[in-house]
Amino acid sequence: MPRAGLDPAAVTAAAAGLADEIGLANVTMGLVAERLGVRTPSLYKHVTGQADLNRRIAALALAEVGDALRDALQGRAGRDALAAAARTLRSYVVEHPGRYSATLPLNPQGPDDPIAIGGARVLDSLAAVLAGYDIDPADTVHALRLLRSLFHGFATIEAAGGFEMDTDVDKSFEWLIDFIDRGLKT
Amino acid sequence: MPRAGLDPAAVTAAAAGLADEIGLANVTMGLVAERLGVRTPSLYKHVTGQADLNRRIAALALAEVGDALRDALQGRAGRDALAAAARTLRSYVVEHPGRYSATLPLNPQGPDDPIAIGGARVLDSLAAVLAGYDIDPADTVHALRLLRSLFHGFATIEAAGGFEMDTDVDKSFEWLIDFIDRGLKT
DNA sequence: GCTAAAAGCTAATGGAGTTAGCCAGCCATG
DNA sequence: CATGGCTGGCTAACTCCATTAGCTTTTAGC
Repeated sequence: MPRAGLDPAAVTAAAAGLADEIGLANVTMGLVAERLGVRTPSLYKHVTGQADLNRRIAALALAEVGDALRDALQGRAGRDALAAAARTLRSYVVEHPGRYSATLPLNPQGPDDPIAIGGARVLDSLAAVLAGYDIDPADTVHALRLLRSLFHGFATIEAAGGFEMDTDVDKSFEWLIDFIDRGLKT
Repeated sequence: MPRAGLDPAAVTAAAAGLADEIGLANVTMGLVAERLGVRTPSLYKHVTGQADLNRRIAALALAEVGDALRDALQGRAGRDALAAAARTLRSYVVEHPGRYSATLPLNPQGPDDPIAIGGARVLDSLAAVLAGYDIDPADTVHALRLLRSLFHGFATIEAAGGFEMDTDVDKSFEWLIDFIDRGLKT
């Protein structure tokens, strides 16, 4: 019998994929193991347990979001950057709802925790968006929290299927970007 | 032996209280039963299972939020109403993070589902807030989604301890209300 | 090839949700 | 006041899942 050749990253990736498909809450160690062609206890050679696995999924999601944001913001500023960041975040959450939901608990265990690092990278990108506007430095943190709250809330509700279908969600989203853009300009 | 005299509402209330104290994810049927002075299987005479219990908690939370909003908005309009609604929602979530988090899955099973009714009442209150502004009717739904996304996102992140403490969260919150108020006025 | 660490496995434990079936308290009726 | 049924609570039992212990075998480096 050859070995499966797993490592923490492979286990995390499998779990994250599963989470996107069936929801994070339905991800069991058994299903992850099955997907990897391995027996359940073998996972514990790479991950200390389910809590650890969830944290790794969160770190993965934050890193991916951070990368996507960095790419999307290349060479953009002002309204363009705002729109790009918003759309990037939204589509990431819609495509990867399971792994994104792993980021909600949000308890980094120190400055070197991958979760803290990933979160900081995301915030840096949002801060870069704000740099394109003329904002009183004292208000930057507030504006940052505005963007974070709004994007997170919108994406979470949409991923949960929370918007009734009567009116186009895409339209609302674009309207929203415009609303923020106008507000930040004054 | 006298009977405990339980009913679905009592079980739901106990579970909701527990959720606020230890987090929804940590609420087990055993703990709920213990709090009610009853053995675990007895709960199933009042609730069909954990899924049902979670839905009841969600319905309870939405009803409570709806009531709180209705009270808070009495006699207020415009910026006053906006601020009142925002503060009411925020403090509800901070005080009852467990039961509020039960509302996230958001899958009403029909128009007569208590979850749907409670959600509609909350949205009605937010719509009442918007009525105090001069908004193009075609944009009302967008503005509604703005408020919902922003308040939900802010409250969720705050309840999860997601804002770093350097800058005062209360200040950010008031700034946010102001930002929305100004934007809705134009 | 040889050895030791690492990776996988089987077996076993314990906790949580749930179901089945028993029994007693409560309520309405006679 | 007796009684018969319903209902709510209990014990026992089952399943599924996370986790641990301890064994075995691959594999990397000498």
